[in-house]
Amino acid sequence: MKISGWEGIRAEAMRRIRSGEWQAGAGIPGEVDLATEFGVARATVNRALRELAAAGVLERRRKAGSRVALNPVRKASFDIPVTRLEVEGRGQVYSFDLLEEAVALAPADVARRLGLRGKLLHLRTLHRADGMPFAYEDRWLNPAVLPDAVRDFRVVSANEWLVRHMPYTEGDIAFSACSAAPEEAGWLQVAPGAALFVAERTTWAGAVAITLVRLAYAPGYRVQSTV
Amino acid sequence: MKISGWEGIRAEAMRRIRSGEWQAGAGIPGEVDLATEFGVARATVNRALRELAAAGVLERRRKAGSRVALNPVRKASFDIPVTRLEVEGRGQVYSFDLLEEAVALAPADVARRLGLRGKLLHLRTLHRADGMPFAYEDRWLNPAVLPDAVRDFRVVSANEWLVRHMPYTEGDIAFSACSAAPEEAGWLQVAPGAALFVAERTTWAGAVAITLVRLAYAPGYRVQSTV
DNA sequence: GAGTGGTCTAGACCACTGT
DNA sequence: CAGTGGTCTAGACCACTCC
Repeated sequence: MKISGWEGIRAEAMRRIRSGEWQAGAGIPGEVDLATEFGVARATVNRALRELAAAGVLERRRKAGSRVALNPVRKASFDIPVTRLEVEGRGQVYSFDLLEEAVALAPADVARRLGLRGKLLHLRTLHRADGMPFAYEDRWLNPAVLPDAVRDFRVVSANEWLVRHMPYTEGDIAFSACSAAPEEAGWLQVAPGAALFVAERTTWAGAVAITLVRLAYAPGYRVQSTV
Repeated sequence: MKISGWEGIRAEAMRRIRSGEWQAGAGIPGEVDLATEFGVARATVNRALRELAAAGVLERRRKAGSRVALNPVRKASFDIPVTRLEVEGRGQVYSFDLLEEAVALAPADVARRLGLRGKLLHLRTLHRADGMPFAYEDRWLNPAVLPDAVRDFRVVSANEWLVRHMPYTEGDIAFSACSAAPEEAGWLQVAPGAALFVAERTTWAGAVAITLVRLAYAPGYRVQSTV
């Protein structure tokens, strides 16, 4: 096995960590030493070690040097696609029903989490895969961010409209499990109380809240990733 | 707002994308042009654009140039800590009970997913936070990877032992929701059929399977991340 | 204060891929 | 074949932080 390029150096570093040559919690040689050892420029070593630090394998501090992380925190990265693509990615046909489109006072917790007062646009949508219920979506939208003309989400789902017209916003996402409320259960065609996988997202464009959405998935849904 | 350093260039690129100056699906100027425009070296532009590509915002191909991604796939990154640290991170006291430690024939699906035949070590553990049930763990371990001496997981949980002694393995993880089976329900002190958040992991060291673990969390558990 | 990582530069060659 | 991104180099300065 030849060591060349920053990926080679990253691989060699991983080998040394796994083999115990570099002990967890202990320091490793500095970038200059490693560059000399591998016969490369320091920038190349830097690139390799920086990637390992981003992955949580190394902890790096100026002056203190690099250490093998003592409490390895594995980072799992998930792709969060648009629901339509998620369905189509399984080779199924996507469709959706707009169940409700209303302007209403948001519940207190929704208003608080979005930092908004007054009336919001409330959308409830059923996403389908091959005609079968796939996910039940409950969404609150800040009407201030919508052009008045585009308040008809019967043709393009809100999900998709937002991705197209307000791309690359910030936000957070949380996964949890929840017992199906009677209404959800009806739309998803499961027994009330069934275990549902739930994803909740809030979305921001800078300081202005855009949307809060709760997606309850039909049974069998999994979010998967390699670590 | 001054544009300097690769982070400044990344921010400026994001601004142009959000403002529509760089249209989704359309190409953006090449690295050389941008370097000239911003008055920096090409490597600096490269660093900025490379990070955006890693985040799924740009698609880059040699010769074809860089494009704003047409179907923005948001990537969410989650930290997967050891259960003990997860509990302690909430300011609670961690403890665990080893419910079962046995050598047994693995069910067919477990054996298949690990690619192993014969008897495996089977551990069932209840993780507690402040004495209350936190998560119920069902784990199958490849005995071949364990030193004979260390098959007592009553003192150190298997979870933790593996992280300490077999660090930085590969694997995959999946999240889903599941109705509590009677036994799980008993240990977690919930009603049978309650909705549980479930994480399943398989772990490998190269081609050799190490462990398959299923963690069912007590109600209220959430996995959270910023996007 | 001094040592380490973080970043930048100017230049170069290479790898891939569209034409 | 030619244009673009991917990577590497040798050197430099800076920022942070431990001593």
